[in-house]
Amino acid sequence: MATVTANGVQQENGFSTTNSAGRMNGLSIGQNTIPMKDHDAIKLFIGQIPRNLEEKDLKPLFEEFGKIYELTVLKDRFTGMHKGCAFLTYCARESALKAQSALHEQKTLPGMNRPIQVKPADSEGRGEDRKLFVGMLGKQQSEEDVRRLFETFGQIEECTVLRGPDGASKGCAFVKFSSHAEAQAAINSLHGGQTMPGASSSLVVKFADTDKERTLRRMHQMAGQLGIFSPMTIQFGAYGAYSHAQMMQQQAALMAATQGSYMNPMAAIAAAQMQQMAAFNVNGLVATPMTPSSGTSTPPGISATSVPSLATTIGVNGFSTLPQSNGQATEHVYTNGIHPYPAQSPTVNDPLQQAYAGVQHYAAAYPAAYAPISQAFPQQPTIIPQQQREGPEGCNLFIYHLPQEFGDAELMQMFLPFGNVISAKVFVDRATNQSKCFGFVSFDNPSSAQAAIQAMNGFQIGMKRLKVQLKRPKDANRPY
DNA sequence: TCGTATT
Repeated sequence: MATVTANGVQQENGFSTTNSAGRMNGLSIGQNTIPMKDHDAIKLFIGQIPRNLEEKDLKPLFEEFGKIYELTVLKDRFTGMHKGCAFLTYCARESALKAQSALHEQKTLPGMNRPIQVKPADSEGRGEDRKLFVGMLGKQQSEEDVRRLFETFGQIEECTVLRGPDGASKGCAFVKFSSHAEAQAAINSLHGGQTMPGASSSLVVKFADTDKERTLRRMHQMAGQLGIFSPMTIQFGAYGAYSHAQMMQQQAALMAATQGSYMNPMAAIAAAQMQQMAAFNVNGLVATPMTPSSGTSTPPGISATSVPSLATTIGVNGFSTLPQSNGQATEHVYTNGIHPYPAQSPTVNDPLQQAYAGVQHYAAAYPAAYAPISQAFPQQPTIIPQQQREGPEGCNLFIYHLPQEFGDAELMQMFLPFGNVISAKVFVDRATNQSKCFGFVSFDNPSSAQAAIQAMNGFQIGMKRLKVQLKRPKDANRPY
């Protein structure tokens, strides 16, 4: 890689420079110094930065720990919106370590609720590029045995044999070298080369999974379980095109849909989508009466009589449950009441599968309505993922007891009917990618927020009831 | 259980 100098001459990196051991990082040519960084420099992630601070404002704070090689505030690539975080690379590795220990969680920038974050960026990896997974070890091989096997390839920083609760070896281990090259050398020499006593096949030596790979694997597993890769995903995207009135109907449907004791929340929304088709019916596309249910409780603020045609309880599988006069729900029909639909095989128990089956059925009946957005609304601009945004005071809701499966999109779906949702954010544990079951929804006006509280606070989904309240103002509990 | 943001 070459560096263009101040006078336009190209120079190879790395000559006539000093590094962290030296005094100065830079390539000096006459009066000009081209900033250079250590080869083992650490890129730091800086979090909890007020959004009104730019590079020039942040520079002084960080410069006291050393010369800065690069400092970049993260901006949304489309909107240019400040993301509240930055990347920082010092010329010297040592400066990064100093800054991290001096600043990380140590002070809170003005206007922030939480202390500043200063830690190696995700891109720096967690040593995974020099960490090996070793499989097909003998069950009796100890850490020491594994060390002996690998020590000829370099410096071992960490060596762990995986064991079950009883302490018995699982026949695999992690070995972390001090460099990627050492790890690679071990792979080249050891992988597949010998079979350990008691092992069923030859030794496996490979790089350990990265976090990303683990996450992807988890997502694939979950997607398989939840059936996420379905037309439903596309359909969610089409919502912007619906009228507010339609959404109100849809919402009423959603509420009716989720009143049952347990319902998979994804299926709840799926059911609501089907109810929405019923809403189309009401709007005159297809004239078909809805069948009202009896004795169904309704969410606070929504009376059954206000949405008579939609006051239908939907069962766990996306069928509507129609209590008969004897009070026993024994008959299932699809919720639009239009098309009789053959009962599913009893072996199909996944509610989502069944809900999707229903949607696909509709898709066949109304191809335009269920076409991917790019086909149905070719003029629509690309939907830009929304940054988390706060609305004005009184417009921001805190929602707790969300179903584990709810993501930003489902949260938004749930609150769209009450007004313009400018942001819907479910908090996710970054380590596990699991929802923390709470989130925020921001509207552009207080009455939408109030309507949402009225309708959705206490709303039962599964075994839990949503808690929907105004978000605490940022300055609450602050004396000054 | 109160805005988490990773080019």
